[in-house]
Amino acid sequence: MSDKREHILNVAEELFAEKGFDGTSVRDIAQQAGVNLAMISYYFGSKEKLLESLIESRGGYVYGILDELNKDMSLSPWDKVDRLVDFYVDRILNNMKFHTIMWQENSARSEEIKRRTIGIKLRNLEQINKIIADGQQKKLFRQVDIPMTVGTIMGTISYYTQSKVYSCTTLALGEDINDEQYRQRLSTRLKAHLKHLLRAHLDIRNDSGPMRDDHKGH
Amino acid sequence: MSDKREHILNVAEELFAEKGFDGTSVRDIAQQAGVNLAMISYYFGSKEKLLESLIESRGGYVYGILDELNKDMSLSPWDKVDRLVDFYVDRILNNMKFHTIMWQENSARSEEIKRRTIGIKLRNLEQINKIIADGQQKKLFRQVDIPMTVGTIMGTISYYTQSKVYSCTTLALGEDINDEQYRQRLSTRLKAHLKHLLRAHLDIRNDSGPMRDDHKGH
DNA sequence: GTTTAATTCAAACGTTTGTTTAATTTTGTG
DNA sequence: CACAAAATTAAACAAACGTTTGAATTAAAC
Repeated sequence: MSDKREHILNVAEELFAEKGFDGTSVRDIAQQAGVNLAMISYYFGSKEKLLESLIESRGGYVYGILDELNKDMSLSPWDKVDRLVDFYVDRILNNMKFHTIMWQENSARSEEIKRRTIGIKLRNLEQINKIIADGQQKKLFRQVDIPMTVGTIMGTISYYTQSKVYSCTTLALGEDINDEQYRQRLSTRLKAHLKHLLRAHLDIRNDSGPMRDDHKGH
Repeated sequence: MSDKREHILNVAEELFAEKGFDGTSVRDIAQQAGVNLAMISYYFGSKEKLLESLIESRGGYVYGILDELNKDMSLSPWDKVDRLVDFYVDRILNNMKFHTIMWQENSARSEEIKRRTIGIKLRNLEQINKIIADGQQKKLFRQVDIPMTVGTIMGTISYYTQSKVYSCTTLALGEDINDEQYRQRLSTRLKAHLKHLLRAHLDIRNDSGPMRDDHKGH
């Protein structure tokens, strides 16, 4: 793949994440990338196909990692959950821009793009499903709602990658922190929270039936 | 407030949620609302101010509810957490369109709009913060990371309101379910999951220090 | 060195965008 | 009814949009 083509993809990723697909013009991309306007049609065919190329080139990576993690027989389900959290927090925080696109471009006009993003998400979900189901089968994890648990992991991370201003304010990270410090502190905080949360949520020893009557009343 | 003005707001809410702010043209809104194109500028001044009006008119409601819940001295912290979950799931699922806008228009060009949406979120966060801090002070809740816990609640709900197709597939709700059934089943599932999750996460009796060494190794 | 293909470019294409205009109709008031 | 204010309209505005064109330039192949 050509250097220039890849460069355009990187610039487009940045701009789409920052201003949205519709909010980014082909002229914006061309100017920011330092290439002629017509080159985008020349390389990708159209603006929409550019986005498809972007999703295709970035989306395949995660599945491979999860698949590898799953196949590693030397790790306990608890280890895998911890590594899963580490991986996803790092992955999303280091690819915040692409993740923002995947997240918000459900509302893209193209059905083809919707289809692809959902397809990628479903494939990845399947891998996480295996990890938790394995822990349940080994009587380490409770019979939790697996897809909902995955939603909690992804949702929590996503929630804190939507707006730097909001995150910095609520997490008291300081207003004018630089991007690297921001990512570092957010990463630490997210990993610790999610690991605690999942331990409490999954641990079979915390199981005391679907309802706890001693919580009712006061 | 005029009927027609309110009608335009409702139509705009629908279209913005469905196709995004940039993806929706003023002509789209005018046609769908059955009003003349110029009426939008006449009533709201501009497309951007229309969005500001929309956020303003919808955003104030939640704070009032949370404030009321907080002031109710007859409820225990556990009761309040349960009611919080019920309220937020219902609120977001019944206003999915507006919520989608609030969620994705962080990337709106206008700084004014960003400022307002973050302001609304911060005000609401403060109320939830009070509920959990109260439970901690009464020695019912562990010393969890409160903003992160709020992020988990909001993030989990948001994760499952981004795409109906994805939700229906992963949650096995059936592909061609109608919107009312979809909302109903998603609501039940989300509430049950979040309540279980928060019980395990918050309950002080599950506390065994920040790390559990017995989970390490295999 | 010549020929062929791939790349780059400025310019222009036809649409669509948000907004404004100025004329017209409707509404409310004395 | 008369008059002023408010509401509504079709038409037009300039600007921005994604895409295409055809000539100019560079690179590759023989």
